Amino acid sequence: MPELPEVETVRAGLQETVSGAKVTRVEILDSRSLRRHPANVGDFVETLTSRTIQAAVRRGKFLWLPLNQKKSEPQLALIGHLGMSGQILVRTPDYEEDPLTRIIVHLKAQDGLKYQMRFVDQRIFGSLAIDVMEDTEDGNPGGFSGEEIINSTWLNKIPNQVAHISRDPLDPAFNEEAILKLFKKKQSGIKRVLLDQGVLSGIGNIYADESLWLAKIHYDQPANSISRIKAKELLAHVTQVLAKAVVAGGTSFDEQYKNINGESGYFSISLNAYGLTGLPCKRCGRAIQRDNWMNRGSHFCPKCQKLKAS
DNA sequence: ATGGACACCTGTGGGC
DNA sequence: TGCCCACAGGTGTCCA
Repeated sequence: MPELPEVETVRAGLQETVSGAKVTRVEILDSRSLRRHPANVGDFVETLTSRTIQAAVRRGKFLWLPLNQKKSEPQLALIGHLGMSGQILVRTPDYEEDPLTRIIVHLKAQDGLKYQMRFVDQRIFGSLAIDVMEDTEDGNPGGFSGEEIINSTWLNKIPNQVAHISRDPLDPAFNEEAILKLFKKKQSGIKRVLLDQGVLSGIGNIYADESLWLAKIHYDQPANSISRIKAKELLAHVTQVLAKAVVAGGTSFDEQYKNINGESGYFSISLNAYGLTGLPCKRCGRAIQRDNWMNRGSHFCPKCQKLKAS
């Protein structure tokens, strides 16, 4: 999937184009893309139709569009997760069909112009859903939404199905101390911990491998065996890699990953480990190794990233 | 708690 | 050309 930077690119685009727009019609072309919706397809269509989108908010790899609230109803949001291959495209109605479109949300913007927000997804691991928002546990904003709307009151709420996702490193309320303490309690390998969205969110396989390469840590190094200094260094690399990729518009290094206009971003962040199996490590020259790990791949330099006895 | 397997899906590219 | 296998950036659940 898109990891945090790709999702943030989509969020920023949606904030710009669809906030304030009203839903005029909803087309479900493949109901499997509503997997995460708690009720049935009819409920999704009925609830969403005629609503106005308030903004675009994100936490980790989840994004959501708070909807206007009707009296005597809880605050609702349209939640999107892109899974491994999802895209959200905003098109004019006459724009050519996008292959693999699963859901079309027809919109009328405040200026009267019509748009279609198209949810495109090859593998259908992603989905749209509508869910209730609840107050955040700590009263801090529920997600990162860019400076422009960070003070809005509804940011003190988070959708139910995102509540178990921890804050990401780009969240203004991200608590580094709390993460360092959690590391000390975990004997799992550090990469497993980095990918645990309940510990900190937004990191996927690419940025985990890249951050660990930068910090020279083996993916299976028990989290609690890493010194505080070294762990802080790792988190700094994580934050920096994510932030750089956000600026670059996501690491869209193939056709799959696109912004809301369907453009693949320039791949201006060069990778050092991910997908570079067999190529020389840019630090020491040793061939990058790919291990089968957790039903996927882990890329690392066997010389720079040795497993240390603990 | 923790690690592993697997389910959910489609598409692409390499080897034979 | 076709066929089979490996592989793809995620998440959730069930089981030892």
